[in-house]
Amino acid sequence: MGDAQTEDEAAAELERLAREIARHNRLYHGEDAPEISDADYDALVRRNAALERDFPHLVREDSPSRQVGAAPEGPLAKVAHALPMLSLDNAFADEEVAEFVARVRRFLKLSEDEEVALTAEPKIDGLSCSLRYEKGVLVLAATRGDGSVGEDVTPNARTIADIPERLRGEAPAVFEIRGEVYMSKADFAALNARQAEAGGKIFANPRNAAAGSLRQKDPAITAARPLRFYAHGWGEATAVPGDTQLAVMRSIEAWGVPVSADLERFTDLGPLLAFYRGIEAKRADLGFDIDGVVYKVDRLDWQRRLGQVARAPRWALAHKFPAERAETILEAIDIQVGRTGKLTPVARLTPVSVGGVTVTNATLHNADEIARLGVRVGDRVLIQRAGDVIPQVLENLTPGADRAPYIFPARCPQCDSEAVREEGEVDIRCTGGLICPAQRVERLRHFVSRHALDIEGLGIVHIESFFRDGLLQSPADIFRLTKAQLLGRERWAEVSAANLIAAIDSKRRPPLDRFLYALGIRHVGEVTARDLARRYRSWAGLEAMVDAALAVRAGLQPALGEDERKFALRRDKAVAAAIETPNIGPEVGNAILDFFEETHNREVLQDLFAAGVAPQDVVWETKASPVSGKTLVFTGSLETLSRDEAKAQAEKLGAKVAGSVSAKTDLVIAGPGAGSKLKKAQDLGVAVIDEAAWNALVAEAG
DNA sequence: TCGCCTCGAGTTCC
DNA sequence: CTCGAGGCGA
Repeated sequence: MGDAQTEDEAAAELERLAREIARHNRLYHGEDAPEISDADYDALVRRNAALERDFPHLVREDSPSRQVGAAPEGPLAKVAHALPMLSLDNAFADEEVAEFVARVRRFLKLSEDEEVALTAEPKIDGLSCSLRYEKGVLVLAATRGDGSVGEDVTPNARTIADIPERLRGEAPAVFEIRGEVYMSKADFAALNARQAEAGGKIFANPRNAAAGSLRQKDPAITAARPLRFYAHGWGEATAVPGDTQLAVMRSIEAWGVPVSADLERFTDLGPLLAFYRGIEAKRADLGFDIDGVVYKVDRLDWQRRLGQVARAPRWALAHKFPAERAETILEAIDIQVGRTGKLTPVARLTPVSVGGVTVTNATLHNADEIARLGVRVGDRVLIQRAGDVIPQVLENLTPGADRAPYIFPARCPQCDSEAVREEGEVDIRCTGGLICPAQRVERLRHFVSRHALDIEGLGIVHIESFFRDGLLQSPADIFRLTKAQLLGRERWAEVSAANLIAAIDSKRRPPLDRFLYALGIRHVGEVTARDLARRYRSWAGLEAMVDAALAVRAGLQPALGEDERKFALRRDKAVAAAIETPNIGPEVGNAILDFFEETHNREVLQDLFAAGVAPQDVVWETKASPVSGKTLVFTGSLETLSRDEAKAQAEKLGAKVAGSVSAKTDLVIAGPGAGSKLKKAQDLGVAVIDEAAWNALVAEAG
């Protein structure tokens, strides 16, 4: 581009710059994934300004100079799912499928002659979506999101031919159809050809194309994309048309919503696995990508009893096809530093296509893994995408080659602190703690992450840049950020700054469990944070317990003649007892106390409170039942129920299930053969009922 | 003490 | 998603 250009050329370039800069703004602010460096971006902005100076009459309505750092293209609206959208447990080997059936039998305590019927259907590789029909009319379409909260894509879903506006025939008052939005292989190829011609985005595979097409702000774009849908299940429903999976799916089909053409029902493992092999054999000939076969327990009453574990139902299994593999060269091994200081070696690979995406990185986990694989830089390696997502190095194809062995660094590459491997641990950690910039940044990132405080618009790019400039050092600094500070920075304008400040403000009163999780206490993840929040309800309650437990721990002294190991055991028991929370034992308990013992951490907390952060007491939405909020203990053998099922029932009714009887126990359910726990309950005067009484209670409450 | 199950913490690519 | 490891029942 020369300076002596014609007006036509200048106009064309200004138009191009407007588009380019708008795109980079969007990438930077909206998606947190800039493609170009700040310097390159500035060059574009400067070029635009220079042209506008030379040709003032050509300044465009949508000129970047009028709106640098413009509002990000707003995200799609969030919607909470009435019932969470679960993921599925995976299996690869036939034995795992057999084990799944065995597990179902065990859980339900089925007798040998009762058969477990399973439905089977191919698992299409698409994007999970929930369609809510009220009185047979489509009112809401939402993506899966994190399972609890998805994105509202209703206008887009309405443009998909497979998704009817009204269900045919009689439909319940409320029925949420769940299924998969996908794109056929042929449509995907045609779309990419069109995109290439128009200079648009090329998609890596049909699933990405489907996801990108559905999550559009402008439904007209979605309408132009050849999306399809098929149903594989349902969510909230005021009535369910049938008492088996198969019957309900047939009803959904009768309502005019496509279901898989290959949906079948099996009662024996042999034919079921033959079905899987059959689908695998015709995989390449199918018009769409599939990544396995899904099995579901056919009887709905059994599905209900089986319930779910964490995020997956116990009554369904995805039998995946073997992952695709590829060979490539290990070009380098880099070391990443995580929030806990863990040094993770990452393999940098010559880019290679595996199952539709280009892989350039793969984790090597730790030093042991590198040794096990025997890999050295320069080796040819076999990689696969585990579960078709995460790339992993499987094997060194050139072992023993004459190359320098990889030497794991003895110091942190980020802060040069010593890196040590603790007794009995696999991981090597940077000892720099908060001196280490990598650890500080990672901790900040964890603090604002989706399952922690969930501050939108504060991604890793911004955290790193704020951290570099000293704007953000500790979590409390986030809550002291001002709009003026942001406006003083490159590429922050009124709207984007106001958005971020508003996002931060909206998280000043986080629920106690999220706040606890955000602190990043070792061993305290989402579930443990929730256990603690549920047990102590308020920050004050938790802190009181911690202080008491710290005092107990500090006050313990080895008894005369007691060896170190015995003392440690006694101390650990005391710690677990003081924390008084199910699933928290010595290891986690000590980690929690260690966190609070550290003066610096107390300061960080005080600082947060001073900055106006106030964790909210957790109000557990306990369904009204005789046992909600109570602590139960099951003991002895149960006859109609397995322990897992009993526990699941209790939790559904808002009760906690503990392992041993204490003064905190409200109710003991004792089966035959109950021993010491039953005796203790009687000694403490805790109420005791038998299994029949428990079943009656569950039936009444349910 | 063993074995099972669940959780935590790390990871990729778009 | 996978791995290692913590917690708990048997």
